[in-house]
Amino acid sequence: MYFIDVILPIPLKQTFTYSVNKDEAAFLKPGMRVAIPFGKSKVYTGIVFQVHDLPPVGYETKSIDHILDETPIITSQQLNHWEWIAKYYMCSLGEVIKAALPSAFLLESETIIKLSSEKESDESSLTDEEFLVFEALQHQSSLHINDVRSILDKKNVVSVIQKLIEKGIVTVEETVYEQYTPKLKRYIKLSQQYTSEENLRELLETLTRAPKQRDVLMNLFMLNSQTKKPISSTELQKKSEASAATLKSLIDKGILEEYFIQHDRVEFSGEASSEIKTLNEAQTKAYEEIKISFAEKDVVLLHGVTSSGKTEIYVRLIEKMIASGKQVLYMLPEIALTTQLISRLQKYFGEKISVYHSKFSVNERVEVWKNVLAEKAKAQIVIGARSSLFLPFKNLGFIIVDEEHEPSFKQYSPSPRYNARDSAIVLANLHNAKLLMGSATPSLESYHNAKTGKFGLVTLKKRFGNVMMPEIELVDIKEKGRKKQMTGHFSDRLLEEMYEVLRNGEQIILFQNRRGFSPVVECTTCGVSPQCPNCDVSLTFHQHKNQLRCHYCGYNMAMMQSCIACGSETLDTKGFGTEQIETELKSLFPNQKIARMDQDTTKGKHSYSKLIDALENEEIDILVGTQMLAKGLDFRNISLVGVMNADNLLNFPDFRAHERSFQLLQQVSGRAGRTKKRGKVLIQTYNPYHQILKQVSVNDYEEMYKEQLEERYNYKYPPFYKTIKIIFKDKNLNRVQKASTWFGQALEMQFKENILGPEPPPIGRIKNKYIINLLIKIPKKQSLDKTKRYIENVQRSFNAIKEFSSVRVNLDVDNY
DNA sequence: ATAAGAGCCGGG
DNA sequence: CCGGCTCTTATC
Repeated sequence: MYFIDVILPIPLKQTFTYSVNKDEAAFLKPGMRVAIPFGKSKVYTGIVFQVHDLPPVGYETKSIDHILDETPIITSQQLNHWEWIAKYYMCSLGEVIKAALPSAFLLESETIIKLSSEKESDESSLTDEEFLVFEALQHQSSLHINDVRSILDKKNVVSVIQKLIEKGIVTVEETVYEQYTPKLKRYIKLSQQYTSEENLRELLETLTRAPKQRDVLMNLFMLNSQTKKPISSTELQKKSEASAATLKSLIDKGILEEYFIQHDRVEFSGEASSEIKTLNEAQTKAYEEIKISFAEKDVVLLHGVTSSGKTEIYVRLIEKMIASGKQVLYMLPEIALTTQLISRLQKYFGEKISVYHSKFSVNERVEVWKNVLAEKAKAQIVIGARSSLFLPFKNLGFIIVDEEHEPSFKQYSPSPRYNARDSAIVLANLHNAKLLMGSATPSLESYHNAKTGKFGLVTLKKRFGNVMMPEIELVDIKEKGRKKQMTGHFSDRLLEEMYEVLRNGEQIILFQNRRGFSPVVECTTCGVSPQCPNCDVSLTFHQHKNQLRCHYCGYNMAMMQSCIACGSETLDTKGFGTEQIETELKSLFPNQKIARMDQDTTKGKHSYSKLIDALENEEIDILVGTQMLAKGLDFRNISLVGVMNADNLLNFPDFRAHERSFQLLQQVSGRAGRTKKRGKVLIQTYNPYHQILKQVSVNDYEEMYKEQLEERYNYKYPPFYKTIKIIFKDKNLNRVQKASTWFGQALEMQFKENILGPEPPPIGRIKNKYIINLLIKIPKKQSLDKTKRYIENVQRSFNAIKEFSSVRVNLDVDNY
């Protein structure tokens, strides 16, 4: 007897053992997929973890349904890496697998309902609901469970189906679909029998009365003589201006033959056109320093100010690496926002580049996966978001983590709550590869690691082409308000500068870190503002749809005319977002072209790049936007950046608020003045004496680092302490409070004062679940492993308590 | 996760 | 009293 241990994509920290026969045991390797029965009726996709011959004790094994792969789709290195992630981030290997594999690889069975063929059905005995299902099956051959749910408009349909089975009306079966379908392209060639000249002449004669068809043939010959490549049906059709019908009749007559070739969906068309730019002096120096640093360190941090030309240095390093035949991974935050960068790299490396991120369709992702696994040349360089970390590299030589400080490298929910930057270091280690982090404003952790010698450090202080850093001016809007120098949210200083810039025909970016028109609606009579029924937040007002929305659960309602509480019609909108700025702009600058960039205006697949193009072509004079503006935009003609209000960044309740504010403001400022002329940045604030704002205005990263590091030290935060957050959720407030208190006390026995909380987060209820957090601070000298084991032990005891069984507990390691 | 089984409220 | 809903439990 042989057995396999299988990992399932579910949050259970165990493998499941199935029996296989001798042949299967010989064929199966770790990393292959198998379809296996699980539970009473489901079929899941599992990953083979190991093959062995030790019969498990205590239960009967089931045998597998079938094998899904010829060869492993996951390498052993990947499995090692994923095990590390599962262990470090305290989740199951199954959860990692679920996040790592393109969903097309993980098939699940679906219940299909069909009409029973056996006997004449007796409709008279059916209830109304049963009849509805029966009737639906008259029109289509099969139904999904979900179809039945929508037909009957209720959740629990199992009983109805059960009855129908009993009555012999329907049968059910479990089917697994292969989700990945290769894209096939149709090609046309001349039938074998007409290849001889004689037959051909004969053929053309018979076609004298079908000039269209003859024409198609002539065009095919012509194309054939021009190129050795196969002729696609679309090409032929276009060339001969024939209809699909003409083509079809030729095929039907057996004169032409069609055949299909599998095509990759993601294909870069075009050549590597650009020569790699020569580096300037500063870049060359940095490049050399990186090389020297790599000789002794595996990780190097490149700290280069905005538009100092970091990309060119990356390109150099990539070029060198691919010349030695190794694979390269280039990780970016939010890849959808970096189209400019991707096309730049494509110009250098052409078809050696594959792009991989979650906005891709499942089919596209499977293709990239397979190409990387097969070490195809076209996937030698992968540009991707955090999930590209999971690709099946076999020969990885170099990883770049660009914009290393970006919070989007960390996944918050669902589990695995991994940090892609940190996990990439482990990945590089497994492959003996080098890793380069780049940022204009490194995260404190990384900079600290570099300063203390764990990473190498290379700095690049000059902007490319000796463009000057922008001039940054702080505007005190408290004072401006008092002196009545504010027009809406615009200070006279900002307006002055804007007029000046517009007069010169240059462009302006305005940054407002909130979307929507106005976050809160308030009744000026009774002070009540409408709340989300499911979450502890005020609903936000969206002007263009005239509705109120909850950002957390998606709840929405039409904007009311009068106050729900007191009935008076004195509703006022408080706070401000991009939409309101846009409205104000339109009345202040009626003749300028104004656009807005935020989550609402960039929902569509191409809306983002359309905005970028419009900005690039100078079809936009003033662009208002959120965080998005800070990322990777690169324009020549923007000479003014305005930050509408820096305070809502600074006052965010998080230990990293100051660091983040510095980074964001610095990045936004970097958008100004990328040409010879010096750019200008105006930051409006109520608190111009704030340390962070001062540091931003004089561009002093070092000072910010020193000061923040001291605070981190004093308040026991990273990088001096590691933190693990435990999140409790339950429908019942009393129960979460009790549960978290219990858990907190159990931890305090061991960790004393290093337990913070339990305490509710700023938003204490989301989707009708109450939330309480506990934070564990772990000093450097305390073993992280032992700490985690202790937490797991506490959790085990916790789970044994009946009262707390409904409470969800989530663990978030390095929750920053 | 997820679905089947166990235990508890409203209409006939 | 039964069907339908929440809660519980096991999944190789």
